[in-house]
Amino acid sequence: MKNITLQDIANQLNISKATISIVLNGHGDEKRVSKETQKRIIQFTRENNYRANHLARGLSLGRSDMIGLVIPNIGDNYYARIARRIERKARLSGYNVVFSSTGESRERESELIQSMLSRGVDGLIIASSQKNQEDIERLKKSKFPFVLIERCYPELETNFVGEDNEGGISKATEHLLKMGRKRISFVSLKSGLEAMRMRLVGYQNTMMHNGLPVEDTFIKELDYEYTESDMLEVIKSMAQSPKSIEGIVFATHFLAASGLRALKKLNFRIPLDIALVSFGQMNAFDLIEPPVTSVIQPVDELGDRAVEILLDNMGGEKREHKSIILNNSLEIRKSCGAL
Amino acid sequence: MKNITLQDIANQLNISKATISIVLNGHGDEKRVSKETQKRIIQFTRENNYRANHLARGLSLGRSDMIGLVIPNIGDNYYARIARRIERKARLSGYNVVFSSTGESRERESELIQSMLSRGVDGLIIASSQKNQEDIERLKKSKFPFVLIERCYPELETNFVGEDNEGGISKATEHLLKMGRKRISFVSLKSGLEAMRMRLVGYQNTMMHNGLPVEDTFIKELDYEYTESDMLEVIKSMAQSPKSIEGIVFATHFLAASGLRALKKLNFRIPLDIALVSFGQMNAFDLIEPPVTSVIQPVDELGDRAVEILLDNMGGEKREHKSIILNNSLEIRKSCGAL
DNA sequence: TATATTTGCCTAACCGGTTTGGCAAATGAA
DNA sequence: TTCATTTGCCAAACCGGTTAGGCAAATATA
Repeated sequence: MKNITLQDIANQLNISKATISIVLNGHGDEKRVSKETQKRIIQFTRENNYRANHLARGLSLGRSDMIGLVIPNIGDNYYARIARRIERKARLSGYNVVFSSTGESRERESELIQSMLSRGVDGLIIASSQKNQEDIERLKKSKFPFVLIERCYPELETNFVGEDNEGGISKATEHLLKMGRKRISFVSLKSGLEAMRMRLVGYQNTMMHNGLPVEDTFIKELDYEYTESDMLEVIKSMAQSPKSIEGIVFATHFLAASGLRALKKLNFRIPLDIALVSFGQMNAFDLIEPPVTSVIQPVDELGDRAVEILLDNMGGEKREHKSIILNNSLEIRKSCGAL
Repeated sequence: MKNITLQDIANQLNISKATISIVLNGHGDEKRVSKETQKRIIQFTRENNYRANHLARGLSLGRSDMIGLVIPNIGDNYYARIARRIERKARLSGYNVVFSSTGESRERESELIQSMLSRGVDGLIIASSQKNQEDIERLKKSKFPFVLIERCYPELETNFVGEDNEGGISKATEHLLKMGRKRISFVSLKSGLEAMRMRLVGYQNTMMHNGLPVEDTFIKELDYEYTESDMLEVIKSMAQSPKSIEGIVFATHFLAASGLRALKKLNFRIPLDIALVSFGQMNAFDLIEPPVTSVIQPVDELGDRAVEILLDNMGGEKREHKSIILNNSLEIRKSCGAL
């Protein structure tokens, strides 16, 4: 591949490396390089398709123009969409994005963050496993620019862009109530994630504010690696209890999807027997019969804001932490009853 | 952040940079550094959590341990899943992945490839827009290691991992035929993509081999930025023609999804009035009523093989080009008729 | 004409690693 | 005791950029 280097140009043009570097970085005028010399340099680099070696540049400048993205799983549509936005916005400011999936593992997350740092990324955007307070704290102490997304450490004051988990679930639950359901259950994940906790809180508060009992048997938290049959059991147990449920709020789109599979397998009629809402959506939720009401997550804005805050932090010296909670909206469809 | 450097260690330990570098790279024995010195170095780096600066390392070594991934859109579930695999496999060999989305634009693709090269990536995996033969050819000439995925340039002999587009569509079409449908249409994208061409060929050949006429009016190619109403028109025109269709093969999962929307809006009964198959799947295709029969694309294997070939190329000197066509399978569901 | 200022560019150090060649001390052989 | 080897480590160049400081020639000022 052997790319052309500054030295090559210097030799060809009989101009020093320094001058060329100065001109190419646009400091030609301020450093008083004659117009003519500038022209010669520019032209030569154009003709020979010169592209600076980013490694050398980065080493010298102490920055890499790269942003690191650490997420649980790029294969998950939710993170993929965020990643797309982040990449897009970052590119517009001249940054490339390196990404890594942690698979929710603390060790890997820690390792990946270290690896990114030694790579010299200029900033990090992290959807943490939330089991890694240590590293995040270290980042914070070292004043390294980073933004947490989706997953935050409540005890740590950091930059953060998340969404209104409590409010979203509230909207969902309220809607079920409005449609006449009272015995509503909440199916979530046993994850230790703050987002999940807030969703649970949202459910509980909404029920209480509406004067409805929050029964323990109506709150189900599945294991992270739950199987379809686990879900089947959960649905069965709630639907066949003496006071059977009339509605379910699913805390994630994956849960909603497997919940639907279970409900269909058990021959429940939706929404007649059981109505349901999903927090988060899937591409084909509108095609399911009945179409699934879901909380629409503000992925695009989330990605955009994360990059904005990060760039801001990477640039200036101001060190207040920005925490942004984005609104989500409810896309109402028939899975909760007639419209 | 100010990371600790080799020089820092050298100062602390009163050992030269060179020796430390040698030890840390595991050449201590062969370069006859005493066990004791080695131990001192190792211990110090452990205690002080030393991490080599990848930029410096890369500059010196002429490699970056990074792989560039250039795809149309990381937000698309298909590419996201491939990316996940690629990242996973690359990580296991010590590589990180930088990605960029081209949005199918030739200019951006070209720009991104250049940017990756100047970043010093050691290899590239590209799902090309197929409008950029020039750059790919240049890569090839310069013997830079790269692998094309999904999208290939038929005129260029390069490393390539794709799937059996023709065979996949054949399986899909055959299945519709087996279910008793004869008047089958093919809905695809006007894209100029080789994959799309092969899918069309697969459809045409299957029809011909079964002694069925391939009518022009049954082949529809929508614009890349088609709207729901475009799709509505397409379906309407085919279903209301004097010889109305009995089945549709959709060339992509997105087409299938919007096709379904149109079919539902027009009150067609699936599969009674019209049966359908999708090339490629969506997460919730099994939840739709009726569940959608689809060609399952070998994304995991595709990602794995691409990385394998790339690593192979980056390592050795052998320069034969590997072209792999992966098999896909048909997931049969009710959208084609009773099982 | 002598001195001050400006113009235009270059030299050299630096970023933080890797690697080649070699030197001094320790050990072995004669 | 003398010379040859081996052992253990280091100095310095290099990768390809950036940048502070400086120098000579050209021009301006007195």
